Amino acid sequence: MSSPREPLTRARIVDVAVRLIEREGVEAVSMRRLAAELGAGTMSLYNHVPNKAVLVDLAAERIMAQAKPYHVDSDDWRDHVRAHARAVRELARQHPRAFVLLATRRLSGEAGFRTIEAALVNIEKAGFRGKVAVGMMRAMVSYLLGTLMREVATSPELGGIALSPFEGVDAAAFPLSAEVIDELGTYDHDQEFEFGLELLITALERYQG
Amino acid sequence: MSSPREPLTRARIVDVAVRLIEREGVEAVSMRRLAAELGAGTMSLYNHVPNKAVLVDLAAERIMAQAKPYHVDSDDWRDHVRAHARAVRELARQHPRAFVLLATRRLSGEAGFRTIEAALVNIEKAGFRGKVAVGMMRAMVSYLLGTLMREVATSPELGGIALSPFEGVDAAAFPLSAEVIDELGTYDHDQEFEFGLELLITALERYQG
DNA sequence: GACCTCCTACGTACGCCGTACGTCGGACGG
DNA sequence: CCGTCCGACGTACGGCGTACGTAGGAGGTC
Repeated sequence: MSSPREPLTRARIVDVAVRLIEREGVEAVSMRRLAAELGAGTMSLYNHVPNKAVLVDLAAERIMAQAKPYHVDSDDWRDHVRAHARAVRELARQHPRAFVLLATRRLSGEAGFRTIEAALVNIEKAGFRGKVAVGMMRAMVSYLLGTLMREVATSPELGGIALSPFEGVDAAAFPLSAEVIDELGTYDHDQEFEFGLELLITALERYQG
Repeated sequence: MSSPREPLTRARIVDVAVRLIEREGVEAVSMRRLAAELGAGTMSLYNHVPNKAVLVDLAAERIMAQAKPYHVDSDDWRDHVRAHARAVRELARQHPRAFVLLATRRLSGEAGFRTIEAALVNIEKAGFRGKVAVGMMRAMVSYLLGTLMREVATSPELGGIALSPFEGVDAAAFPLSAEVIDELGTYDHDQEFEFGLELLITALERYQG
């Protein structure tokens, strides 16, 4: 394993936790297992972390901090909004198991703030400030959170929110659904994401007080 | 408690599970506790349910089935979309602890389908069908899922995704955020929900192929 | 060097958890 | 009356988070 006499550190513990979360999901994290992976005794962890909940919070924060600022060459605010949204999506796709964790936790720290500021900057370029801008930013966040939950938490083994196969439902009772049943059963996440994104951009474009 | 000799049933078990989830959240559910609440032996539950995961799934389904069809008096598709969205929100607010559960699980069964069909009907009234309609419906679902996650999972004891207080961040580095710092720290969920909803309705209104 | 203080690593133990497995008792058909 | 079957339940195992106590070494003081 790792060198036998590296001293235990909060940083080292969080590190291993993050890796474990990304590999096997939050539910695989246990104090005993982390300790084993660190070659340490279970209770030694408690010298550096008050309890498991805090440890998971720290891991979530660390993951969030990995978000890199996007950049794009364009003067059009729409391109910035697109690039920003895609960057968030990229983060979610790179850490699917961690995303569910982040999504159910209060953002905090600089990393979350960078994202917010970036969104506000883009919305300002679109011509909005203040309260309205905050509302728009939040609508955007909601959409992102929602699609990404759907996209990333959809694989069966992660548990997800997609429609499951339609066995047992009376198709005749749902004529419109029946009409698009193939569409409902398949997912093109790229395209869906972009579609919703353009919808929202349109909404911002056309917004009037 | 309940009458001492009522026979154990899958229905009765799921029922108690649902009530427990709504009262104290999924994490409060344990086989031992359910059994105790039913006045039965722990292992007796396994005669009716293969394991805990399935039991929780069943509970989620049962909760979903409680969704009532909305109704509204109007010929304007916008009013139907609004009413539908508000009905979903109402469900989420009535079962905040259960919502997080539903949000991370595959929908299935008729209940989920009724919601989808209703959404498709409304979108058809707006003049869209087929693939585009499905895309719009999904964007709508994503927005709803996202806002409601933010709204309902935001109370500290449930864990949430709101911004936490801004201690420790360099306000000067985030000028736009600083400008609207009060706005960022407060939430008017009613108004935010409606704002995002109108944004999306606008987007549908103005959509062109 | 001798001693004291303090910090960290760690072992043990308690009360939870999900559930595999075996038993027992009563209902029911012959 | 007997055999079969099924639902209820007790026991037990391996895992969990963590309270608590201890032990050993590092650093400071005389």
